[in-house]
Amino acid sequence: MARPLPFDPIEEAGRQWGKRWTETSAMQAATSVMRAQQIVLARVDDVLKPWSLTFARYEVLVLLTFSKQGVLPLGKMGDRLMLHQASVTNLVDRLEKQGYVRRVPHPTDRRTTLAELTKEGRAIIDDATAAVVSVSIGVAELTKRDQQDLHRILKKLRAGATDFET
Amino acid sequence: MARPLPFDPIEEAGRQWGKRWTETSAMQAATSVMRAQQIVLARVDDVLKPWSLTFARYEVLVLLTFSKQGVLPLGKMGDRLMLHQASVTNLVDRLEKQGYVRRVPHPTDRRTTLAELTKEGRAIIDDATAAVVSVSIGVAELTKRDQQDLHRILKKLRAGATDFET
DNA sequence: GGATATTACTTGGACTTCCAACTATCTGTC
DNA sequence: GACAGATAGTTGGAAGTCCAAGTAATATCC
Repeated sequence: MARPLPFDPIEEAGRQWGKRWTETSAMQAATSVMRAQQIVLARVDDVLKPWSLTFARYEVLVLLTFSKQGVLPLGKMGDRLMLHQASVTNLVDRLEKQGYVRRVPHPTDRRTTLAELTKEGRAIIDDATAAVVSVSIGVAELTKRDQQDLHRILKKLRAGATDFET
Repeated sequence: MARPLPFDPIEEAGRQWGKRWTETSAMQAATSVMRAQQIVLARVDDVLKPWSLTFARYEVLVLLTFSKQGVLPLGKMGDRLMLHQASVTNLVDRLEKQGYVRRVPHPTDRRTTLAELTKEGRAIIDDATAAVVSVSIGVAELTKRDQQDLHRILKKLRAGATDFET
């Protein structure tokens, strides 16, 4: 990361793009999404450092918190977080090494592995969440109205990506 | 990636989140951005496969195209693309191996390295861009109005992240 | 009941991104 | 002019993401 530019690079890219090609607003929308993700990620990762967590691993813990027992099959977590199985394996590996999560065999289906929140994992969630909330989950510049508009617009995008049935 | 869920996971996450914590709409906005980025990236990467390009490397080529001579210092590219220097080094390494770009010494400042578009690189840009445009840069579900709203809202976010001077 | 298909997870490899440390080169000041 | 500080790029390492291939176990179908 460097010093701020004297102009908005995405605005400038739109100007240049438009000279040769079409779909300029789509290009700017797409590029904005890419950059916004980078910003949100950096901000949330930053406030999670006290727990040596990242946004990705934090999301896993939060998801486990949502289930009554704090236990979920890895596959289901991948579905909910929209991550590849391999990514879930990776995240659970790290969380297990950190002691926030434990792998447990499924009682009846021996193919599936369950991730279970440990006492340590459960203990930090509220504090970590307080930190994440304190930076408005990385979108502090947006009004509630903006946040809702963003959610609404991106939902259209997600709906078209087999994320969920409409 | 798996089968679509019977419900929107971000909507469901909002429901659960709201039971314990605040800033639910911020959480949903942030999560939507994360997921949207994943979708856009996958779509664009996919159509760029015929040229063995990724969105990241494609952006480098496009940026070079924007400059008259097809030549830019690596540092400037990092500023424009909002990438770490190390990331630019990595991308240029790969593009150079692919023959789309060449490293050239700066005429007067021996610290800086220039990336120059090769004939091959210049030759493929329009076709690659046609492919990228054909999927509306990954945001096909959005109307032009949606795309503009998205750009407008995310610009607020970016402005707060030292991306550019306001 | 047994062969086939499906599902669940892990492993290894590719790619991108960042940070921190390092080298080389320029700039500015005394 | 020399030395301190800034700037440009590279390297090595950590993280996350994906895909493809592999193993194990369950389901399905005749």
